[in-house]
Amino acid sequence: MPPRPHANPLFLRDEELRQGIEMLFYAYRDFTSEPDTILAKYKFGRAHHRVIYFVGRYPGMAVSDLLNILKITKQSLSRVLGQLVREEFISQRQGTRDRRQRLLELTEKGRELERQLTQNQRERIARAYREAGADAVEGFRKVMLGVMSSDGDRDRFERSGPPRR
Amino acid sequence: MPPRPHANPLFLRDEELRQGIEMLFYAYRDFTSEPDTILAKYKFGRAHHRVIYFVGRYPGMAVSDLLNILKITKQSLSRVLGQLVREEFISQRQGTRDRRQRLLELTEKGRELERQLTQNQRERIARAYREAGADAVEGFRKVMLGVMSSDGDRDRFERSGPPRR
DNA sequence: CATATATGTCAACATGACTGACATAACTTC
DNA sequence: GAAGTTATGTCAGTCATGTTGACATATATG
Repeated sequence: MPPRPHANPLFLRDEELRQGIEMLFYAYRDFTSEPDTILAKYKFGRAHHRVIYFVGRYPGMAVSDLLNILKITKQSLSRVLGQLVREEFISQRQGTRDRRQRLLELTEKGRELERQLTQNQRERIARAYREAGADAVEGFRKVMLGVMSSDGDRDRFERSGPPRR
Repeated sequence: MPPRPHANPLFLRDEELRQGIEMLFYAYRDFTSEPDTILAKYKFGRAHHRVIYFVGRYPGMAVSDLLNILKITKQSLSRVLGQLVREEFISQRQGTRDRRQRLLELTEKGRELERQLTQNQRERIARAYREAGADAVEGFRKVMLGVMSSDGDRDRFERSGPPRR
């Protein structure tokens, strides 16, 4: 069912932008689908995945760091994080610099689940990168950075990486 | 809070793939945030947006077409679609080829809301495309197509577009 | 005629967001 | 050292959006 033709001279631009919108939808839908299935076996949802992922990514991060990344309320986070701590996927220790902080880490059990969930998404990205090629990956990165709202998030992706020729 | 260093020789590849995962998360989070705020004024959610968007994109589509795109159950769709029809954002008419079908279209009210919601996302994409440049956009498209699971979805994005030089 | 398809409906449930209010401990500032 | 701010947690209620399962109707197709 292709989109209907259109006489408007702005059509090409509008069509291109709509395709961008839709690509984000389809890609994200498929990107989350298989991890969701794995999570269901543990009676967890996508929110648990995000917490596990970022705690694995930044071991020793504080609760407030996680809130800044996820941009949800602490009450929302509290439910999933509480479950993950009680079921021993995540451990907490008091901060030394600031003893109010609870620093988060994956337990061995948590690392195991993280690997299982993330492997799936890593493979999907790896396949897409491989098929698209290195230049395409660079373009993908540029566009994705542009879609984000904040410089703070963009800064997470600074390229220390290969020198540009 | 940069990721901790790592001695594993696969680090660069793993780091690159993880950045891909995270870019999808941050971009999607920000991509949906402003439309969500607009929708809240109508007491609608993201699911309503998706329905309005795709009905606007493919006027006269059947319910089953929408289910194939959204990949949710008909019961889930029924709730939001029912609201949108009752509140006259979407109209239904019987199919002629197959009279069991209910063909969906936006009403004027629906088109108005669709414009409001989509304009926001179009502008975000337009800005990202403009800043990244044409080659980057082509790379972005390639990678996004690769992330999708099905050829059926990839086919929605066939380039009839500008002849390659 | 028999079967499959397109659609809808009712009910129950889980997840993950939200707001608002309140509490405690620890850090920072005057 | 008192006052204010920050980091975190908790209780309670609400809403949106997904799920499964069962059943119903009209229409199309073999």
